[in-house]
Amino acid sequence: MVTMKKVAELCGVSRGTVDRVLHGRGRVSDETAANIRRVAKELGYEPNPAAKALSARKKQPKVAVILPSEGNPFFDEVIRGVQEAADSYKIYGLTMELLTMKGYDPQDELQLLKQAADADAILIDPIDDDDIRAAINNLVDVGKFVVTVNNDIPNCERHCYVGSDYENGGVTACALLEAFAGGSAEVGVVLGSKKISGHRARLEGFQKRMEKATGLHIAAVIENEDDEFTSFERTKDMLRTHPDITALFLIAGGVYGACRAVMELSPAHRPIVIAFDSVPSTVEMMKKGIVKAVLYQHPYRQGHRSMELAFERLVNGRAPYKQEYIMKHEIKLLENL
Amino acid sequence: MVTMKKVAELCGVSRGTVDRVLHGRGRVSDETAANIRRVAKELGYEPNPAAKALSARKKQPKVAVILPSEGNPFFDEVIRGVQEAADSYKIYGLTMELLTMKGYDPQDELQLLKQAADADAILIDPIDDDDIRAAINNLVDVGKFVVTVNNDIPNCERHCYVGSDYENGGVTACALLEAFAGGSAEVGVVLGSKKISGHRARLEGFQKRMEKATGLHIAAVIENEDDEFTSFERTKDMLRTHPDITALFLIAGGVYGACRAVMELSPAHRPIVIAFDSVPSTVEMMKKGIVKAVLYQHPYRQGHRSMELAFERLVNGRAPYKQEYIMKHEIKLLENL
DNA sequence: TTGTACGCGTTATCAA
DNA sequence: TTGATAACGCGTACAA
Repeated sequence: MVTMKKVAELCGVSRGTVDRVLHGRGRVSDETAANIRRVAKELGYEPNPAAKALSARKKQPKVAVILPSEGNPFFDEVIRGVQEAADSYKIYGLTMELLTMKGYDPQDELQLLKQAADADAILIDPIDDDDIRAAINNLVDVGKFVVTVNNDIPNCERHCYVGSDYENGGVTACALLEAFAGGSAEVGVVLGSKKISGHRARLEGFQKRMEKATGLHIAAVIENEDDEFTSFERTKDMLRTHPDITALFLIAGGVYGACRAVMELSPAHRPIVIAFDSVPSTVEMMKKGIVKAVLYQHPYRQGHRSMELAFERLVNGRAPYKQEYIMKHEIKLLENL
Repeated sequence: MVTMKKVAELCGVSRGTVDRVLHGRGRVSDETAANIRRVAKELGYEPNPAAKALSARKKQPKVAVILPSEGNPFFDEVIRGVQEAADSYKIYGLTMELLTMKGYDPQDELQLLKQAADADAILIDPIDDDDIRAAINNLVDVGKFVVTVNNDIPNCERHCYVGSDYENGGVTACALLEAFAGGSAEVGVVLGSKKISGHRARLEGFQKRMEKATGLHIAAVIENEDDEFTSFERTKDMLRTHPDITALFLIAGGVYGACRAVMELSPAHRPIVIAFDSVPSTVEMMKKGIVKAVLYQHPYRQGHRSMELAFERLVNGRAPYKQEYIMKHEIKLLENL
């Protein structure tokens, strides 16, 4: 194993000098610096994270986690993921601060970003908004480590994105529905809002895959604002207006409300329902046989992985290996929840 | 953060004494020992893994991995998992040795177990055999850390099992087939061997779930010895003998061979096929539309997790949190592979 | 029975 | 521009 000491010895300098070179702290003559870099590279020097961690304990690195999780059970598992990861890093002096909000108001999130100013890393489910984008870029510029979680926003300098591929979620949902419906179905689509890029992307993926699923046809698309009651009313309405609907594709929240609308139909006339995320109320609907399957985007792993990246960066000084950590959608039936 | 030093100070003793008590090395008076234990517990003392690792670097812990992986592509991902985990632990001085075999001869595996005698931990996919069981128990008795991977064997003193729930795999497969077949199907079952407990368990799970899937009926069950050609011949035979078969449930290997038999039928008469594990040849068959879906048992994570457990035990001295780490089966279509 | 001292590899501070 | 030295927390050999 190659240590700084070995590199130092081989170069005939002290460890301090090696440290300064390898961390670009300057104050080293160009020639010795060049030599040290060469030797370190040749020997394949890799800093020892354990030693790094030990030494970093005085630093007490802090991670802020910003989520629009209030009243949204999807995030429960994400939070469990970041929390458990953070707990296992406590011994390294790492602390975390969870900042939550209700709904999707950019101003609220900006407020939370301000509160996170003292953190060394920020994990955030960002609203796609120019102010948010600017705020994130600012944080990156002042040296913070920023990871977007569950949602990404374009043209933003975050270091990394951890989440699902929304379009692929739609593609997979379409393929699944095709199989479940035996090849042909009249589909009612319920989404939260066309303003939310993730919802749009899922619908686009669904439509894209529909080109190969010639037996499927979209009868109607409605928005439920991620609200259970709106979801109930509008789904009910849609089912009345389009009695030929044989399948329901629920793109986001409001699953329970939509299912209640389905349950008002006689069992023989109920459409097949597929949805995203196995939150408790959706699981209930699976048990009742209303929801046939869900697409699962590994919320726990999203949370855990993003905290892991912060840890690697802050404690071990390792940059993320990839720019995007995409979780595949999994198909869950009641049996393999 | 609570360190040994703090505990020592609070007890008015030296760190050495605390160490002896916490590691049960004896040579400490009962009263001071009791006091130290009490204080450590009250303060919630947790040893710092980084420091432990640093200090343990001289130890060079060694992990042996024993798999019947030769000629079986399923294990490629398992190996990638153990390998990548082991690589990330190299800096802690941990080394791994991969010992592989072809087929399921207990004598071969015993041979590998002998070769692993110098390792501190053994990760093994065990054959369900009395000699193997005895050998594992022996290793445990002499202080080795043993994890069974992918398969478990009963009445064995291994510390931990990492793998899937075979019965649940069968249950899930049945539910999936029911949905895909629109509620009714005449099912042909192809398994490797009834002698292999995992295969039996999957079939049992399938049959159990069939009690609720009244439209499904098993037309025939054949064994293919996990061999592609046998699989081809016998599946072809089964399809000829039972022309009413509308679905095929492939429990283990030999997927490609069975699919070739299916492809000899005209497209209109081909049964729906579901199988386990997304190995390359199976993915090919999914692309051709022969295999509709596979049940995926997270091979990479199985490998990674088991090495992680060895690391935690050998380097950090942490016993596994659970006795069994069960990976849920995931349903994969071509779209979310 | 108990305490002391060194080393693991890195970082940071202070002296030269 | 450099080198020496003290932490970080733990394990352990050795001294008392």
